[in-house]
Amino acid sequence: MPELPEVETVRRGLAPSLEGQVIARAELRRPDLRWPFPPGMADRLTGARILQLRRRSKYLLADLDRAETLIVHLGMSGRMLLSGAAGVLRPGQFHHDLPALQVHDHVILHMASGARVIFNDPRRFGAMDLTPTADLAQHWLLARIGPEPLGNDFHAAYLARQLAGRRSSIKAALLDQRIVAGLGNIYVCEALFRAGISPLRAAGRIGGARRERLVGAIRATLIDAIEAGGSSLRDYRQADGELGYFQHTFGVYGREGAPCMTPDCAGRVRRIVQSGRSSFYCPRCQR
DNA sequence: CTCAGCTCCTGCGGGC
DNA sequence: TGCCCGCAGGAGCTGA
Repeated sequence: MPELPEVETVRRGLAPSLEGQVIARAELRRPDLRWPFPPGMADRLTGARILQLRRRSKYLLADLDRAETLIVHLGMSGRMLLSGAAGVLRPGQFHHDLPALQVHDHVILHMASGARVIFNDPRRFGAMDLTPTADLAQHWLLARIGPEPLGNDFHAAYLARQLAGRRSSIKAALLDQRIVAGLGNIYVCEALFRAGISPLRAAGRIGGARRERLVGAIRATLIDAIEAGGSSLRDYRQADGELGYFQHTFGVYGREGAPCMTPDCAGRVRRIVQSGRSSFYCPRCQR
């Protein structure tokens, strides 16, 4: 599922077709995703103009001209697909000639421009909510999320404070959205590989120099992934249906048994399970 | 507070 | 071919 780079890629793909545009009709094809939609969501969206499409952690935030913000989370399997927009139409395809809806197309935003944004999510771990823009930071889903890893508030001194005394693994700590926002299983594995730190290491037992290296590794991994349009495993796609290609760059994720990519390292990638989730790492160059 | 485990849901690939 | 099992990019909740 989408982690920060995938959500950022979706945001960038949707923004040109959504920002400044009016939602002519919001079509809810079921009453809920992970949680019930808020009361009157379809009516509250209908006729609203989207001022700006932002991202916070793995959430997409669409600020509306009615002082409300639409919060969208893609969960494990959520997608936002754009069709019927200028630039997305294939030759010979017209606005009235849109692809048929699929089984798990749960919400459709019909834009006044003729573009259509389809939220598709087979597993329905995704979520949508609408809240006053002024209260956004206090929203229960967003209030306790840590700093953006690509922002100024995420640095070695901050990480030192957060990890101090923690006995759980660094893998678990980096997956904890309260410590740092937006990382998921793939990018934690990849960042730890890049930093040469074992996912098993106790979070509170990483030295200062290595913590600095970790901050740099997290940033670099995310920047490279965004540059590549995210990772397309299984069915993740960008808003225009294109595939990201960062998965071809994975050092360890999904590479169990394969040789380590570090030059001159004779190690092989191992898969272990930590708090119910796969961790991939090279036992030889990650300590 | 911290931490591990469970839970929600569907789909896919591998082994028999 | 068909069935069963394990696994999947998240994260809130529970209980120790």
